[in-house]
Amino acid sequence: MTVPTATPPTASARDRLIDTAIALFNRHGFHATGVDRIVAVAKVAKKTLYAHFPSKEDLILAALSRKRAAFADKFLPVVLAGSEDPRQRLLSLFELAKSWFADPDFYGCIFINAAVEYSEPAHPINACAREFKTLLRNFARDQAAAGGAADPDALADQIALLFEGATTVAQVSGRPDAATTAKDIAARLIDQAFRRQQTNGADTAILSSCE
Amino acid sequence: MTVPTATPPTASARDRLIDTAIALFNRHGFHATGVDRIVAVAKVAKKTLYAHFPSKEDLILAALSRKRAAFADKFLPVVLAGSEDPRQRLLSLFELAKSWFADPDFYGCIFINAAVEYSEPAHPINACAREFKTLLRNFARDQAAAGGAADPDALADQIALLFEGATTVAQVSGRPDAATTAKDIAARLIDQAFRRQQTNGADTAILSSCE
DNA sequence: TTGACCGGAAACCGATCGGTCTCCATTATT
DNA sequence: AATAATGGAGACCGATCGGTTTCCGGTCAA
Repeated sequence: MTVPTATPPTASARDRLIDTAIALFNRHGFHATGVDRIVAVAKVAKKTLYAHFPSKEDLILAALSRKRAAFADKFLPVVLAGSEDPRQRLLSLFELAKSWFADPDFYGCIFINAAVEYSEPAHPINACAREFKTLLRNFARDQAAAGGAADPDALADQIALLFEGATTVAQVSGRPDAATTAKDIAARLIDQAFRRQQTNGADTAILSSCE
Repeated sequence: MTVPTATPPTASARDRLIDTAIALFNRHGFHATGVDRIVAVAKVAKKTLYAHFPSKEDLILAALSRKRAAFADKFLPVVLAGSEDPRQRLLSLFELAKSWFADPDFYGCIFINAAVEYSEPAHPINACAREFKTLLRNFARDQAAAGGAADPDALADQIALLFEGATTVAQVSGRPDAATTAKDIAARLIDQAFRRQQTNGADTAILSSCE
């Protein structure tokens, strides 16, 4: 007799469902994307979808969870490996955002979009989106602290606000150059926040670090 | 014989429909708000709705149009009447945003939300949202020019980005204090942009104008 | 070869979607 | 008092929603 597998059927169908769902949710939104369309594009039987996910809401949460994992396990490590300098690390966020916004398949941040469509704070999807935003902010705070900012939390709030602003402007107004606008502002704020800690140091470092 | 009125039936039903639609769209979103719910809350017959608006999409456009009119005809004049100083006028945007975000009925900017749910640039609703965003930016540019900024367009882009960022952070992360964060950044950027034009003037003015 | 099991295709469910239509009470005009 | 126009309540339409179920072909072990 076969051992009853704890994980449902095959895993590739599940992966295909999540990937398809992410793409469709990004482009058309959550309410506007029906499960019929998802299974049709993913070439998966409806029964299989409900074998993996109890409901559409669980599929949405799984899609957001995968996006969050990709951000934490792939995106942030790349940023960390790119430079040792906290200032450069923070600025590279906006540099990467520039190419993100320019992608023809850019339809905004899926977490912002999720929070817009599920705006009740108590809703699991809204909570998931809100929780994700703390990831970026915590990263900014860590880098701000590493750079010696007097108030790392304040700088993190500023960086996060600039990032959200750039994303929203790029999406709503169709202006990918918002990434550059935000980066310029961020550079000034970082310099001001870091300068205070190194008043004894050379001011030339601030100029030379401008790319 | 009665004169055939150019405007359909009574106007109060139309007003109630638009006001109800704005409230429901703001709280629950566009796709999630059905016309049945709108007519039920507005206490209007479905037939009356379709006597005033050819389709739900037209009702959405009418709602957005009313919001835009309120912004241009009520909100901006108040800002203009509040002060003669371009700097204060720009900062008052964020001051007003603070109380906006603190409103328990705050569910984000309805134009951002509309652009999120109707993300195709060619869609009339998306175009309407995108067009609105130029109103705020043009206002900022006019004030930047009046204040003597070297590059009014650049400052306007910065102000607009900060405003969008504050709105998004307040909505997604539930942090009304984002208005203050954005205002502080805006104050610095305005000071820097305006200072260049008055290098011969007293630097004390920069300090004294900080509130 | 047989039989248990799996997943895909698709019918099916009640509910709701946007939109149309019928009926009737109210109202204003003649 | 009779008539015509209005707007409200709500039935009704086909389509689609999220979700369940049936059926059937293929796959694997016994």
